Amino acid sequence: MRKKGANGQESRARLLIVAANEFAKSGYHQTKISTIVSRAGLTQPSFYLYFESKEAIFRELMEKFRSELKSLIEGSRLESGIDEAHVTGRLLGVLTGLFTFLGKDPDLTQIGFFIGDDSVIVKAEMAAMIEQNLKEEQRDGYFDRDSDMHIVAECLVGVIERLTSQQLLTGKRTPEDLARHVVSLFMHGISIYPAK
Amino acid sequence: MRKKGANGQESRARLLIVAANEFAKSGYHQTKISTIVSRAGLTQPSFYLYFESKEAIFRELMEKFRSELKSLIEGSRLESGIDEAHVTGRLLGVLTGLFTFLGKDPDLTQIGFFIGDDSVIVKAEMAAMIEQNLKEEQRDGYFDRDSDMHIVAECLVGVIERLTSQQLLTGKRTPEDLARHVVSLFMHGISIYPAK
Amino acid sequence: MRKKGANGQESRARLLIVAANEFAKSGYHQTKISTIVSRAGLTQPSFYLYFESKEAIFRELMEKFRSELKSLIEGSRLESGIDEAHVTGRLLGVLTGLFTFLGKDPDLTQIGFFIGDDSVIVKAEMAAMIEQNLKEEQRDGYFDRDSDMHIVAECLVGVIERLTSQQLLTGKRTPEDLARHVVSLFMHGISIYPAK
Amino acid sequence: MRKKGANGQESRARLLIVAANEFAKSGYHQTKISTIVSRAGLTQPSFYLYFESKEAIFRELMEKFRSELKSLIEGSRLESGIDEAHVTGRLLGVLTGLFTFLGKDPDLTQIGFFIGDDSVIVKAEMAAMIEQNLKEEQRDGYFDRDSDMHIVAECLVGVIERLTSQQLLTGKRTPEDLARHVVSLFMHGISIYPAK
DNA sequence: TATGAATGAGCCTTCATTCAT
DNA sequence: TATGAATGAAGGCTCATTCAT
Repeated sequence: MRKKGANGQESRARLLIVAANEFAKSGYHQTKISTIVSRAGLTQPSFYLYFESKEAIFRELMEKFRSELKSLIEGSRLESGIDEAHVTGRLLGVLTGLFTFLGKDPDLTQIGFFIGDDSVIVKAEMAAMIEQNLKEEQRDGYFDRDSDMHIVAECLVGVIERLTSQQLLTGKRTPEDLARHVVSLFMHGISIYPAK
Repeated sequence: MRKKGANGQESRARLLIVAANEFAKSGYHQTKISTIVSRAGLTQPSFYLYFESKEAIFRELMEKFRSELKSLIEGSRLESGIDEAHVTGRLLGVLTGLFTFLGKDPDLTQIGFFIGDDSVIVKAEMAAMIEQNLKEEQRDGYFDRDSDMHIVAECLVGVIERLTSQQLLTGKRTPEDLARHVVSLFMHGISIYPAK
Repeated sequence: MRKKGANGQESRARLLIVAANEFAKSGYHQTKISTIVSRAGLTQPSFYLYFESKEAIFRELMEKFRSELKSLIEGSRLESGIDEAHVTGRLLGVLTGLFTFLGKDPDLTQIGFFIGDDSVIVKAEMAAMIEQNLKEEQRDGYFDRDSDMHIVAECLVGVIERLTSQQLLTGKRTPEDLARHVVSLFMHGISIYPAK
Repeated sequence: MRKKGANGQESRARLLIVAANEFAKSGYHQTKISTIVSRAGLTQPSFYLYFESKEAIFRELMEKFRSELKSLIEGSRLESGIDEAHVTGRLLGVLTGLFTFLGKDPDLTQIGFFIGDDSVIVKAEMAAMIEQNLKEEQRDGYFDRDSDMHIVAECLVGVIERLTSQQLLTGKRTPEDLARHVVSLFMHGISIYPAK
């Protein structure tokens, strides 16, 4: 009979899962290797069988998040829209996809989007990409010429951040729900009066 | 005999300033008492003359932020508006005041709004208050009945968070500027087409 | 089914060679079993198939050196000389043989003569034997009666040590060359004036 | 009443002494900080009050040895001799001084001359210096033109090494005694017959 | 008011060695 | 004959905190 987990890749996977959970819960420095291995049913030296260091396993998790996010984004590179409905629909699709991704693995999201040092880079890149897209569509006449798209993009990232941590990761709302509200807010605002 | 320039309250104040800066820069756990006292020109035992522990000085800074924020909010409790311009103006005023406050002492803002464990409570309270106000005005007919003010409030907090850290604390935008953009975005969105 | 090229004695031999090289290069404590087995193309448990412990393999190498050295010495036990040329020639022969032996397997020499704890015993024995021989020949009238053969023997060992590590093992000089210089130095010194 | 050793410099000095003794006895890697501090009547963290790391305290001891040795050598730079007695006397003086220095602080000698990685450099420098001096005097006609002074210098270093560790540090012989024997051996050898 | 000196508790990492297959 | 997986035991270093002056 095999000792439980006497399979290398299984142990490694278990360590990754537990580590992600601990990092997500307590942050990088507060997370102790001893806790990780103990929860994974191993002893400390075993950890170093699979990872070079505490930093290395954290980096691996961070990289996983970044590469998955990159895949998602590259997969959603669509052609420019041609009418308002299209533009709205596209934004809705992108946001739904993003929220779905962010909600899929809460621990990894917590790490990649909030805890890791690189999370600020991740979000900066996201903001830059959004800004660029918004500007194109603004140039094409779909958006208000007076809006400062740099700020709008930053706002959108802030909204995504907050809704992710408060609504999505807590299970209060679904990705679709959140996407719909965000699109509605960013397209028309909440005023009942016309702009200007 | 007095040690060189050593007035107790002065030392205490210096410690608070340096500590705020270190906490803001490196976070709670990465900040070392030894660094704080050294930058404040004191030795470690002196620290404990003024503060019970590392946690205590951090809590004091956190409390300072919370109480100042509370003052600000209570001071801006105005009567309900009576027309659209009034509502918009009120929101603009509140946001300008808030950004001004958040930009006044960057280290303290960093701590109270981002680093401290309580920052999530602070922001939750802020969200709750905003939600309540928005709902009142929605009931009074100033805002779109279809908007989910819980989500809108959360979005607003997310936007404030992000703009504070990326635009305000970095000195890229003024409080007034930010407030204007946020109001514009939240009132009318960026679409050129009317809602629905 | 045999593993690729895996004859037991072959593996054992490979381990000995690699171990000798690592011990010689890095010393006992700095040498890691993991390095040895890895360089020998094996895994850690295999090591324990052939050797009881790290200490055991080291001891085996040390013993090999000691026994080979013993053979050499016993083989050179010749009858006492009868004239000066003979005495000189005998010393030359012994030293040449010794340097040849010490230069034959540099890793083993490094271990047995410098690294192992027993190397001090080896050298002490060598010194004692030399002292005894010198004293005999001194009694027979070939050497200066005033020389303290205990010290002379120690000096000779020191010279052998240093020349071995600095000239022989580095390939700068041949055994014959070294032996010749040592004999010359120990027989007549470097002064141009006669003794006394 | 002062706690025993509640004086920083005293504690530091005690650590240095104990450390030197442990390093001399067990070598660098086998020496444990825990042993050092315990023998010095302190706890582990106190060690780091005075030294940056284990390596740092070792380096400090090594440097002490090197700088003292350097002082000794520079102090003994005398003008060239003018006759044989002078040359012999000079060599005798230098060796006596050297052995006296090497016997003064056995632990430090052990470290600087045998244990530290730099000890091989120390001895190489010593050999180079000796070689240079011998060559000068050889050129001036005091020494046999046929002797290879490079080898002679190496031999002298080997002799010093061995006599230091086996006779001097064990207390069996005095510096003067050793110096005399070495001079005698190197000047005239042990043969009763004239050279050639 | 201030500090020189010291420490308890803890964390990351390493290495020789073994178990089960 | 060989190995994938695992561990007991240790060691260096850090940090908030305190004692005695």
